[in-house]
Amino acid sequence: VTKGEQTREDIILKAVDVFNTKGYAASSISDIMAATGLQKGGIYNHFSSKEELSLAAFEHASGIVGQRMTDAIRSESNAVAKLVALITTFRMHVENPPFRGGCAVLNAAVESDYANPEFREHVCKVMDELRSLIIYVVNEGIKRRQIKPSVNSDYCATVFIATMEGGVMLSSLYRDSMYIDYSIHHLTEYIQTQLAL
Amino acid sequence: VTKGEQTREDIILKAVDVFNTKGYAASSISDIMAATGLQKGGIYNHFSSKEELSLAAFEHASGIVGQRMTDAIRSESNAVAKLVALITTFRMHVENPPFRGGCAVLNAAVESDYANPEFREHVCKVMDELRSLIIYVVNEGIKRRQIKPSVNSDYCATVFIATMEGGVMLSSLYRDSMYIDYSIHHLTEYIQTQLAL
Amino acid sequence: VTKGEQTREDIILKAVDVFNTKGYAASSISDIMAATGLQKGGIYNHFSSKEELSLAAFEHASGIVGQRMTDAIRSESNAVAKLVALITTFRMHVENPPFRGGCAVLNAAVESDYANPEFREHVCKVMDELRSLIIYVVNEGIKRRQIKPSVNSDYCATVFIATMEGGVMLSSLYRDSMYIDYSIHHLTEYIQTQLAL
Amino acid sequence: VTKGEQTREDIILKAVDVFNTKGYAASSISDIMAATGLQKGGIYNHFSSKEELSLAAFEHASGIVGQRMTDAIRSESNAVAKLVALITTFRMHVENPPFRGGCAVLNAAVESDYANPEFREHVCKVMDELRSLIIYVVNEGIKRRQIKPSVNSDYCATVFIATMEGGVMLSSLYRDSMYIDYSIHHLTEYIQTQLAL
DNA sequence: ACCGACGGGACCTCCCGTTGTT
DNA sequence: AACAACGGGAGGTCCCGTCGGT
Repeated sequence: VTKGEQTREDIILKAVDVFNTKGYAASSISDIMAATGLQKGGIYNHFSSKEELSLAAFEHASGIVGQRMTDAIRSESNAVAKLVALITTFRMHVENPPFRGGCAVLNAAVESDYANPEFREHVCKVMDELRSLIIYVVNEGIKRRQIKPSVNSDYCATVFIATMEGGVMLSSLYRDSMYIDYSIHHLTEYIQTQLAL
Repeated sequence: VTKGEQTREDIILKAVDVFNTKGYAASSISDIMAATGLQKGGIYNHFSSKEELSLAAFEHASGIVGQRMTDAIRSESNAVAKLVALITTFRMHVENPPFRGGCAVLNAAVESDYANPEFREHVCKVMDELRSLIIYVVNEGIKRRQIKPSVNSDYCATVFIATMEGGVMLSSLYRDSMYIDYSIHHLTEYIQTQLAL
Repeated sequence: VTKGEQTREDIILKAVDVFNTKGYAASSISDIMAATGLQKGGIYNHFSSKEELSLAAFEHASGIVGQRMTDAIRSESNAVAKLVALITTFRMHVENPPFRGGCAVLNAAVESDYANPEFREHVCKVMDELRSLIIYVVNEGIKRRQIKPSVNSDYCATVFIATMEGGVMLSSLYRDSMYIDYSIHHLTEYIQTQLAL
Repeated sequence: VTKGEQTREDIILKAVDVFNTKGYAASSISDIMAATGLQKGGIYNHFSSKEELSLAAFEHASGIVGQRMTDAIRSESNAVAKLVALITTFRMHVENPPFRGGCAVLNAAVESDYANPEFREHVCKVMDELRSLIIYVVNEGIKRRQIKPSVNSDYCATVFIATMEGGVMLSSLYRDSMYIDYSIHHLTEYIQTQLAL
């Protein structure tokens, strides 16, 4: 690992916090300078534009979200348990966040949806991956007779992500983990009463 | 209605579109000038700062959201029907939006939560009102023996808003009303199976 | 004449000096600010970019060059005298310049030829006009039997402009009007011995 | 020849193209990096500043111009033929250029005349050498009774260089060798009718 | 009530040159 | 001898808000 790669990683780590807290448009390179302790020349040596840094920061942040979901799935063997574990990871964005500012995917989705087509493409790709994770777990659960065969996995993924991201939004807004907990509770009940065999 | 008041209203209407599409921080007064056809002096005659205009635009937009929910509630007499009607109003942010850019409350919540304390206060107040609407309907439904007495109205309001706003987020991101429809379907089933007496 | 138009004209006048002295690429908006006494906002209110200001300055400067040539032609009635008067106007770029920095057309031509295609187009157009002036005078002179009918007006225009601009270049470089005087003398002799009937 | 000297030569060769095409002020070290394939450190190892590199590039380019003129003179024995050959070398800046961007001496003269006193000094020195070449040929021709004794060699040098550089300017601007050809034709006629014995 | 003109500053980008390292 | 990393700052553009005029 060269020094440059180390610095690049460090910039990304700090940038994730800044961008996810203030928003991409509202964050300035000066903010990144202050967060990293580097001067402009030192930052632009690693990223050719604010946009490129934004994307790198988003990829990093969304990678963490996806990684935690993947880890949660792997920690359980039963599909129902996997789904519960998966949902629970969303609590971390409030209780034990890997970075400040709430869920990076939610933030990026809301900021880019009608404003930044290119960024939106990246968010769509990440959201597709998150949805795919849930869809996969549900389908595997159906195969293994752990989840009802009538369940629509696409529908499930939508309901899960919508409810969780909505809960994160409320808890981020109110600074109160009650909202995400309610969302988790609701989905957990839904899983056990409607999905589980 | 004087000409000045008319102009003020017109500015707000155009500003709602601009702010809700691009975001508050990313929108400039130049954008508002272009949208209204007014010069800077014409705008600052009615609003002392971009922040004041932002707030006025948000109040206007969130007022529409609240109004439609209130109207939906009034259109029905049974609490269960009220809840279903209320939920359905969220589809308008995708199918028949009163302004561009998705749900103004969601957008403002996500943009302000960790970035703009003052704005966040306003969003909290609006969100409180939306939640109060649902809480009121649920509590009234319990009183009138239309909804199970064991139901926690606060919990309900959270689940409803989280799921709906999450669905709006997904549909805004993907530009596909399927996601909000799935959310509506899920909550409708939830209402009928878990809440209704 | 509004105040804005007055300011715009003033900016152009000052910008002509700056650009023609330092070159377009080497001149900064700060230079224009210092020359005009205006701040950036005051300048960008009249020109949307440095490029637009550059073009306006060039058009103004080249307009003066063309105007003086046109005036010289009008001051004489005989074609031979017109040509001599026309050539003599080039001395002003050294002796009595309307702006600092030498001949604006020469400077712009040399700076833009292989570097700035769009600017080059404008310079070509101006150079075409200067050449057309000479061509016209020669052709009229032939018609009126003041100039030999065998003379190629296109060739003449080229030789005139090449020699004069080359002389201006040398005098500008050496800060010595001797060079432009030699060029004028050479062309005057050429006119009287080769062109005049 | 060490590797370092080889690299230095290579940098100069590439720099001549860049500087002569874009201009000295408008060219950046990044441009030189791109042209040479070297990093910044590799360039600053051989030149202490952009200015030093600019001068080295100019000296190299103007050396080629002077060399070709010297070669042309040597290729002929008669002074009149020397002058014709000398003039013809200017066509190479359009037809068969040793580097891109037109005549380096003309470009440097126009860019530096009122903007860069130090650079201007160097251009003056080079221009003096070019003029001296012509003056020498004319004076020798007078001695050897090949050129009229009444001819002013200083005047001749001015007319030659002015006309040729003006022609190069026009051909560079219009991307058409016609203009330099006209200039050559004019001077050739001038030599044969006015100078030759 | 609205326009036009301007100040002053923030922002992104790029640039020159230095230093440590290989 | 060359690269990689960085500092510090200039440059062009845009932005917010003010003020005089109309």
